[in-house]
Amino acid sequence: MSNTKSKKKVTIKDVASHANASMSTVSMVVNGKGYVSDEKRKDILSSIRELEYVPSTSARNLASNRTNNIGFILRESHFTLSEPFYTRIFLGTEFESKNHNFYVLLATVTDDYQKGMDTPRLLKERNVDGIIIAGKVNQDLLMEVEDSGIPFVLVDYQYKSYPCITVDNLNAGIEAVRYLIEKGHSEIAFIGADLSHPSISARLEGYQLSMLKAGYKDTSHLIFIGEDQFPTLQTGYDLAGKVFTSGEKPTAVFCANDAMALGLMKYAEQKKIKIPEEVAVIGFDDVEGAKFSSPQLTTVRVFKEQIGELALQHLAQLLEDDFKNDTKYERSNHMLKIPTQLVIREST
Amino acid sequence: MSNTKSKKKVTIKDVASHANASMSTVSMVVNGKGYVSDEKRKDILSSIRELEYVPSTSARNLASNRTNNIGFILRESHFTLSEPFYTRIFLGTEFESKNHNFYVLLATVTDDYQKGMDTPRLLKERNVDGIIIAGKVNQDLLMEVEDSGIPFVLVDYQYKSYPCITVDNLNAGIEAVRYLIEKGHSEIAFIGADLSHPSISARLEGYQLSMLKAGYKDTSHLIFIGEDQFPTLQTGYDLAGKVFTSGEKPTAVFCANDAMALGLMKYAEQKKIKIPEEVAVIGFDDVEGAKFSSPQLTTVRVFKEQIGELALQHLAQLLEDDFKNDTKYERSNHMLKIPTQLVIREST
DNA sequence: GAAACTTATAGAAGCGCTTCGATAAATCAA
DNA sequence: TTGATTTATCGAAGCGCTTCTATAAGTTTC
Repeated sequence: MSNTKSKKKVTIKDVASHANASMSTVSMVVNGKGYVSDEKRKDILSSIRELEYVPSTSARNLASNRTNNIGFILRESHFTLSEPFYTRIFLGTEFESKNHNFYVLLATVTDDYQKGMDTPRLLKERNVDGIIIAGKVNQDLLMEVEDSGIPFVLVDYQYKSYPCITVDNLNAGIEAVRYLIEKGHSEIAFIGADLSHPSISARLEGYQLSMLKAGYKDTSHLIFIGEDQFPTLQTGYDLAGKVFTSGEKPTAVFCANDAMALGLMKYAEQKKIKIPEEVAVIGFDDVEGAKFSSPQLTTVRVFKEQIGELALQHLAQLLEDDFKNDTKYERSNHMLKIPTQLVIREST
Repeated sequence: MSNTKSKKKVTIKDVASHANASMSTVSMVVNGKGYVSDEKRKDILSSIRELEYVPSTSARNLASNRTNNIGFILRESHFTLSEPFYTRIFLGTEFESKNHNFYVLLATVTDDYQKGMDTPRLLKERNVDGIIIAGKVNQDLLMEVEDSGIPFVLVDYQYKSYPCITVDNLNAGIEAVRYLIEKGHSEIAFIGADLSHPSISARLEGYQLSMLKAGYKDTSHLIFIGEDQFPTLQTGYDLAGKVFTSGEKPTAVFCANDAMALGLMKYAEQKKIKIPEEVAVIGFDDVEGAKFSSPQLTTVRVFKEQIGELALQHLAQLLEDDFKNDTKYERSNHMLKIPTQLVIREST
């Protein structure tokens, strides 16, 4: 019975003798390798079940020189953002990790990362087989990971031509703005922050492309970029001030993310600017708050969990290839772009 | 140099021969145990530095029969809540874990946890030395953890008399309502959901105690409890409808958490009920959104990171005691209550 | 000044696995 | 038929540590 208090640990040896097999055969059955007759396999499996054998992770890791862990590196500020964008990506990874028998070790790094000083423990101790880096992180950290030789994939960020999973921001931007244009808008503003983040700049690029296609060549007077290092509600609020006092009279605003859109709507509410009557607003991300704002926010939905899942799948594939030492470079440069979905609500 | 690509792994053996010592002596230095002369210790430490030796986690774990991991179990829905309450607690734990050389393995469990079927892998494989359980989780899971014999502490929840870290909800509730009473309110309503959660019921109890002390014996007509299994913005919105159409004319509402308070304020805004002029509102948690609402929400601040830190410290202590096999039971029944802070903003 | 500790170090067993031959029977190619 | 392959199993080495035991020298104790 499983509640016998002080049960001795069941080892592979116990299973072997119970099933009249050698340890190596048991190992092969457990790992699905090598040649084992059906009969023996059946015996071993039933012994495993009967003895409630669970392989020791550390023994296994030591012997096979793997760790069975993968690291998930994320900026602390991204993790605690009130909109769980990265948290949901992490959840997707965590979820998918169960299918690959990985444990996910989360490492948050501070925004003012210092090379050498703040190296995540999982990197220092090389206690992971692979790494997922989510969002924009310090370049030094990126280089440390690169130098470590540990395979990694990026999420919602790019670095050199390393494998990465990103949202298809460009297309999403194109579509969102095209939608506004089809609705009859022509003076469409863009607000954003941190153009060094490829996701943000791709959204802006999408905006520009759609505007260009509609015949608006120079849109620079309609583009407002905040100084903040990350676009937040506050950024949106502040930029709204600039937008509505700039002399331009935009009838629509495409915001780099929902937080900014909500900030802008807050400003509009305070200044009695009616949305969507006077100004249409469209966000990006489809955060939970987008449904609860008044008016409800039209936005671009991003499938966060899916991104996390794909990142892990991709990494797992990479590790497997690495292990077999084949086809590595064909696959490792993949860049996956996840499509988005325009969600039309009340703000447009 | 550290960027020499294919460097062999440095083992304790290498350090030993480099420092003219035995492996056991090196081990003692690394772990700060036993007797080592100052001279030898210095040699060994400098060899470690020179060779850039990092002990292998798996070897160490295998030999010492520990895992160096602690598990953090949390309901999936709690993790992705748009207000990062548990996420921040987790972050506190993650942060503190660095001081104890633990890795934190997160395990999210579904809300409809099934005994045996959904057992977190870290439990099944016994791949943790201790466990932190955050928030309310399924009873079956609790029992499984209990049966496993792995030490654990609860956070923001209680179970039997196992060690737990909670917010001092009772006092916080007393203070919040006392504040309202001092402000001259007498018709004070309470809205909440899920009274089976000890935190919520303690807040309600605090409310009742303060009301009683002020001479209001029967407050049952002022207490509104939603059916939802977790108090959300929607719950608050829905309950607001009941509160303001109940015939009671509360001049203040104490909400079981900020999400509900914000939901209630949204309703008030739509119905043109002025806050705080007609109704004062007070929340609980001090989530990020509380600062950004209009009017800004008066609320009870909870120090989430601190809770996570304390939980890990407590667990670490437990494990140490367990290891030494002493004083165990004196400490293990501790119940820590973390004080809160009333943050007065515009809604009262 | 002999018995009893304390301090210091080395050696070796062993933690529970994986994996590399070794061996041998069964199957295949020609 | 015979050598080459494939299938099946086992034994043992070894992954990199911790920790127990042995040994010896230095220090107390009365």
